[in-house]
Amino acid sequence: MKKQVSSAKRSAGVTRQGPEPGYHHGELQEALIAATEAILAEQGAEGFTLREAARRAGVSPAAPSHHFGNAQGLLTEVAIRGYDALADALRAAASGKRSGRDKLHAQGMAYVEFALKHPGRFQMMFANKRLVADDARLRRASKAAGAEFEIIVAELVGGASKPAKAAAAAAWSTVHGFAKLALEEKFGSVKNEAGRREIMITLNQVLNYLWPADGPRQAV
Amino acid sequence: MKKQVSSAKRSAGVTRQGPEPGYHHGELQEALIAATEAILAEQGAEGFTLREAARRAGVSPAAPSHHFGNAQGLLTEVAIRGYDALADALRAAASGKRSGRDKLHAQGMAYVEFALKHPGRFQMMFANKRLVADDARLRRASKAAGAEFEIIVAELVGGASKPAKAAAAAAWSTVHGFAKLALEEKFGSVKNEAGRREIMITLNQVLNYLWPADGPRQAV
DNA sequence: TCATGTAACTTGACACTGTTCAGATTGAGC
DNA sequence: GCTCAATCTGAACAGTGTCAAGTTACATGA
Repeated sequence: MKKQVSSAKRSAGVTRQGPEPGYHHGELQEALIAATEAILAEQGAEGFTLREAARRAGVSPAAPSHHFGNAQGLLTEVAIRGYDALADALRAAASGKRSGRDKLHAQGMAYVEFALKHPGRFQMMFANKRLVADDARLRRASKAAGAEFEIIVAELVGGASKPAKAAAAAAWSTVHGFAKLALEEKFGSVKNEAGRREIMITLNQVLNYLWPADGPRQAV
Repeated sequence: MKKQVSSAKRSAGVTRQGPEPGYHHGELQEALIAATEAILAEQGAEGFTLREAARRAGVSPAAPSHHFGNAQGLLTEVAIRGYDALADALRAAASGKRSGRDKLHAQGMAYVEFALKHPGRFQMMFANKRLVADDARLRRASKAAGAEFEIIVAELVGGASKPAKAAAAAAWSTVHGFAKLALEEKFGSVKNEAGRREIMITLNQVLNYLWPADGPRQAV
């Protein structure tokens, strides 16, 4: 009886398509991650609660702790996957372009596009205090995403190590700051498609201003 | 008896130096704002709770609602003052310099210095979902701070309206993104003075790279 | 086939949180 | 001196994350 209620709840959640299990869920980690990503997509970073994630996965509030330790652990896992997805997007954006400047340009657009398309997840990825900040895998994933900029920028400034680092920091800072300010509506509404399109036009101007088309920028 | 306990609590809080009041606090708004800023300074944006602010001001958890409506209202007031302080800092930084490029450079440094000096308050200022995002005074204060960049950038690009806007967005985005990434420790530790100094050096390189000394950047 | 141990999950509790509301208290204006 | 609005308290409510202890399911080995 009780179990039926539990099963009913379970199938109403984010879900699995496998056979109805009994006491054991079977794929609880993945279900919780999926539930978390759904919450972040629907309600943003502030909307996430561990209990709601558990509810969607059809388990008790205490269940997640056995797999992720605590809420930070679950969010860390989600953030890691977010960084992986971001790195993929940056790589994909640059792959089609010829010049280093075009690659950087495309990367910048892809970065902000990612942030606008997954605002909740993006905000969470950079909410250090809600994650296990010193988790080795998280740090690696974050570094890998940042390194995508270094790779491209190295082409621009000629591969010199020190100036390249500063130039990569500049590129990352610019697009990250633009994305953050856009999400906080400093550049107008971001809730409708028209607003987002206008924001991307502004970003295009910003990138053209900082990395003009006429020849690559030299390091100082 | 009960009242003595209440008074003792009150004097242990963030405090007022006036005469011991009875039932009425007298300066509760200011006391709550001061308490909130103290919490943000000590514990960061995530550490704030309305109850803790009330505790420090020596009043019951329900008291703040009579002055600020809810927690968002109180935080909004704090954010407004934060934006005012930021605008002041940006203005002061630019005032001493000659060229437009030097002014912009100084503003950028001041922006990140502000963020590193008051991380909790800074993060809260840009946490739209924890504030009354459509509050008129908040929007005005935020816009005023952003306008400090436009004023300086207009000198650089020659005052042309449309390119100036993009250039101002570029400047704001860069320093804001740098500050955010620095606070999330993407550029190394920010907990000790040595780490912060190194970060400011990196910022200096970033600004020199994007706005080089040899002549003002032209609009596209 | 069956006992046993371990991993997965639930139950119930605890200390918090923000907010609401009725009622007590206060000070200012008439 | 009285009235009344502003101010604040106390108690309650629904919700949160986490923990210890109990329950269930499953694999392993005899």
